[in-house]
Amino acid sequence: MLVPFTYDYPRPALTVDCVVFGFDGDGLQVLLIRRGIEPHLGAWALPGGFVHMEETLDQAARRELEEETHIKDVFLEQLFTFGNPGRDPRGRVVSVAYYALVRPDQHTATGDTDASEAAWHPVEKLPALAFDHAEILCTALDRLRGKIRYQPIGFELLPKHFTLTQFQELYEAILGRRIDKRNFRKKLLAFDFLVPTDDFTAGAHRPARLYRFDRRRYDSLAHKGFLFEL
Amino acid sequence: MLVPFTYDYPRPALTVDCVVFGFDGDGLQVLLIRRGIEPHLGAWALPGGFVHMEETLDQAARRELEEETHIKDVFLEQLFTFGNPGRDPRGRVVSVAYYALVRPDQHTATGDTDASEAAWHPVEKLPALAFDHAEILCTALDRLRGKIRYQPIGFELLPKHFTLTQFQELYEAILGRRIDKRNFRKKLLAFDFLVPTDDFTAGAHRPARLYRFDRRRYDSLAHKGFLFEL
DNA sequence: GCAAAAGTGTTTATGTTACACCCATGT
DNA sequence: ACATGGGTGTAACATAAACACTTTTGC
Repeated sequence: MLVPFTYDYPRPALTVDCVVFGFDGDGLQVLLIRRGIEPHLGAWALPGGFVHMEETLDQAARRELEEETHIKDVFLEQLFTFGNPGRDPRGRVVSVAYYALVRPDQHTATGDTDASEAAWHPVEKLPALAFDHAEILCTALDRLRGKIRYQPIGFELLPKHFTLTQFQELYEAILGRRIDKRNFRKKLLAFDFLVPTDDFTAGAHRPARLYRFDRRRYDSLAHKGFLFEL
Repeated sequence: MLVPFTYDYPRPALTVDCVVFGFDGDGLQVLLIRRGIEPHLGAWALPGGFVHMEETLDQAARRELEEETHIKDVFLEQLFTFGNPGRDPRGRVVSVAYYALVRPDQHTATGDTDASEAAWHPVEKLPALAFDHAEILCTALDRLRGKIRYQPIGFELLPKHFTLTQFQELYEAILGRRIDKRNFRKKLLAFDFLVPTDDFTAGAHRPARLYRFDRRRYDSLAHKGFLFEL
């Protein structure tokens, strides 16, 4: 049923912006694009764009992410909505920000050439960003640091099969501090939602066992009122 | 600097909605208003309304809250943005939801008469709500339950001066379980940001000491990397 | 003096921290 | 054989949980 709309005042434009996190075994990275249009032409910015009338906000975020970075099928979650007048010189633009976590094998090839449109940047060494995107990125980082401690989202930044050392290095990179190896493993394995596979890493040294995250098991544990916390 | 706008496609309408929590010593309550216009005329709904072009989202939420419920100067925090097409029969309306915590002395007189526009409802016994407001309310409740455990926001639901028993009853009401009195007090006072006043409750039984929350002290402790958790 | 809520410590169990050595592999 | 990262247990310490009685007031 369509009811006539009694409100026909000017409306803000509505966009979505995505903070895309990646982890390459070294440090936490963020995917930025170079703007191809004014305003802020040539500046680094978060991927994002305008919300279409017939799509959900989540759909808009996923669509823009794929259009601008060719990344799809990733963990994506709404972060916060930024709507200060003046955040966009074109006029009133309200942006629903999202953050995404992508596995290494889902990373786009960046090439690191000047011609590339999207490129990974270490969070420790970010360029100046367009609009209020630096603020959005900070908010996303805070959220990630907070959330990773009590929700099993770290797995979204690792390959499907990973070593416990990789997992620990991820936590060290995000939380920004060293963690004791034995205590970390003890606690992690005690949760009982990491299952060892029969595969091992190859390489120069002793092979490390590969584990995978058993989401089904986690969900059933979480449902029984168990608390994950690292 | 104003840059010409290259995007002139249709825009969603943008609203704010507020989930207003109150605590009266018995149970957790939510403030609802009866809709005076279509759609959902006469139904219970969250206070809220359209965002103006020159105000921030926070300002819009505070303005609507005061216009519709005469409540102001309260704790208010952005919750989540709801934007599914179809959530409003009038067309595409995206709503930035907020939640507010109000102290008993800031409560509006509800009167509980049929003529009243706004009324408190216990969260355990809510009426049917307009739009997707039931979903918004659930999201707010989840957030409150989560956040109250590691942020000192409970004080926003109590008078400036309160007894430890009141504080405990608040936690029991929100978390939905009984808490051991001695352990609760021991832990709470050990944090050292509750300061005893010289006042006591009067009444039929042994008077209880009144405490107040020392925000300055909390902030300085929190800044030194201390963690509040109950 | 009795009913009702306020206030208070100790013991036990559980979880967290600190810490050092042997193992398996490639070169 | 050596360099490198993988893998493992225990003891000290700190935090959380369980638990019951005395105090103060109004009536």
